[in-house]
Amino acid sequence: MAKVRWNRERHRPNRVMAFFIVIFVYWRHLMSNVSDVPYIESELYRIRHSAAHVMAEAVLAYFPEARLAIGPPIEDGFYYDFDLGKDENGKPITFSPEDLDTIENKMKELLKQNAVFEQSTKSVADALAFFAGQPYKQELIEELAAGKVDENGNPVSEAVSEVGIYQHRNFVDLCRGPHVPATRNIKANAIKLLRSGGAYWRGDENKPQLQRIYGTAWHNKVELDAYLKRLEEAKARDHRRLGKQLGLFHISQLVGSGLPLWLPKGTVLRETLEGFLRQAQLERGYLPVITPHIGKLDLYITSGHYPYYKDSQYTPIDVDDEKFMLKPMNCPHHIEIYRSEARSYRDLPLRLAEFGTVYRYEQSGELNGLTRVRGFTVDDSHLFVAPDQLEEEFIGVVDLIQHVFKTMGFDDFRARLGTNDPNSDKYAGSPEMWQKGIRAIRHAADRVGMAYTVEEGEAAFYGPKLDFIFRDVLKREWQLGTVQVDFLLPERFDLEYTGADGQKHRPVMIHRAPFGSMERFVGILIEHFNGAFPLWLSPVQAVVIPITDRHVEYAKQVATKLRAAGLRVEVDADNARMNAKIRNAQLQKTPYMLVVGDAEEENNAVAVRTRENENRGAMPLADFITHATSLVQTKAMGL
RNA sequence: GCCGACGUAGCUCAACUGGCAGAGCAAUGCUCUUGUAAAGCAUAGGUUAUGGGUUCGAUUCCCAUCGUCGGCUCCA
Repeated sequence: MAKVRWNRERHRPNRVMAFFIVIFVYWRHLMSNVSDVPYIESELYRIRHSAAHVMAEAVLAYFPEARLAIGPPIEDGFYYDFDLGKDENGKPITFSPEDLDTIENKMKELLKQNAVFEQSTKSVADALAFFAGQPYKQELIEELAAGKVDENGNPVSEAVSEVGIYQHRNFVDLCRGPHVPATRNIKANAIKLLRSGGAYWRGDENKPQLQRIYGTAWHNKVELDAYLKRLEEAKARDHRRLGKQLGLFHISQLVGSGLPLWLPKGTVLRETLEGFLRQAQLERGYLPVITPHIGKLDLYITSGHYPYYKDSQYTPIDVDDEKFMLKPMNCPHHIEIYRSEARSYRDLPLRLAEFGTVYRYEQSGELNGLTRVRGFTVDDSHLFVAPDQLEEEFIGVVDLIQHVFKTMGFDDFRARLGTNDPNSDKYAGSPEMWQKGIRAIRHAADRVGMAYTVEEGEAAFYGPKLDFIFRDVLKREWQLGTVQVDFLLPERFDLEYTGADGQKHRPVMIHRAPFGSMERFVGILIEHFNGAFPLWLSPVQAVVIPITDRHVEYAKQVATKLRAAGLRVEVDADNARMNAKIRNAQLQKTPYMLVVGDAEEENNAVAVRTRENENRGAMPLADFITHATSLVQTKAMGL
């Protein structure tokens, strides 16, 4: 199933892949009324697969020495990987942007000459001989013959003796199809090459780096144009762009990459979110704690973080004769709070919560605005529970996360159970622990009737987890909230409590974060709402606009009253015309513009305009305050 | 980290093959006192990311470093 195959990519917070997802899902939505065939069986899939072949044919016209790797259809298009060899200096030959234009034009020319896609098979031996000089194809054939993995790295059920071949004109490729009948089934004006870039053979950074070209292909030009327009729209709501325009955050080169500075407006937004969660946690019996940003290296050696994640932690800091780490996680610190006194079963469940800032080394090429940073704040909590409380507490956390998501207006989300990969050494603890954790999560999810998918290899190193994956208005998926069950750290730190029986018992830990990280969450919020946040989250909820200088005094009085009612207000007293002030407020996506002139001043009123271009006319100030404060209180989405 | 593109005023962008670095917006000052998406005039703003090199002369060509963007890889 295509759905499964692309799953890994779906969860990467990667912009371009996200775009692929957008279109794929949008397309499926469009087509859902027409037919329910899976993507892999659809005509669009065949068009894209065939377009990849034609692209390879076009590349060979200009780079006859190119060696072909793989060229599959993907969510909204296709790609093909090539090894173009090296130049005289020994540097890999790459595609220039001009090359893409040339190749695209060649493709269009080739598409117009109608060529039939013909399928055949070759024995493994014949195929190896035929693809002599194509080492990547040979490797694929050998792996198929050995019954290992197919071209997408998926396990093959059994060894094959024959491989599929597709040919059109002189272009022959190892391929199991399916394809469109002939090149005329691909419209030349419905394809476009989008970008090129390096890509490791088989996705392995220890293997050669190939040159990948991404393209997109659709049934017709209308669909292509709609897709390109969608890409533009997504670009316009990029949180990095909006963050700058709306004055939410700034990344200074002098402070450092991946270390965002929160500007006043961004801080108001973030603190509002934090305040909301603090309140929700207070109601659920969480206890606040605060811990420092560094801790001794030994702490992380004890916890096991250091050996497992050495590569993504900063080098220890030498202080006197000891080494300290910038904390990569909050749990060890919270564990030390648990251990600060003798615990009894009466203390449990103990729910310690902190907006804890952590630092992780991310490779420079991975940084991205607020969604991928090197220092970020987790809305963290660790629940220390007795084994028989585990399920109940887990359900409580799931309930909290659902509450948070629903309040944000996030209706479209799903859950994913991440389990360990038994073949990987990435995971600590005994198989029994893992089974116990997974069983507890499944049981809890079943009890609350929560559907989830299971993905092997998506667990934390210390235990299985349930992730909440949110789909934004552009239908992109983001992993946000997470709940993790942990039997390991309590053991590593030898945690215990005295039970009613007077004996020592070991607690279980639950790690959880509804937002995930404040940085990423705000980044996603910006894009989801396109910067037009619900009133309760808007950094500036209303701007008072005096029509002339003589109305500034009244405008200030209005602002004072609004502030007294708890609203965030600005007065635009600039020497500018009202129209310009309205325009500015619109561009800042300020929810309400309150225009005040002679008429309003006389009647103690404000003329209400919304960012939705709705002019509601004059209204008594008291009425506006009642209206706005009630919307804030209920965290309403509308204005 | 790897491959590629790029880095000019606070922001968005110009400057043909090397020949005195420019515009709009924003900022500041003045005039206008305005009724629902941009009033007018003026002023100021730059070691063209940083450091080397080639050249009579470098924003432009070359090298290195840093950073941004797009891919890849990674992501507790």
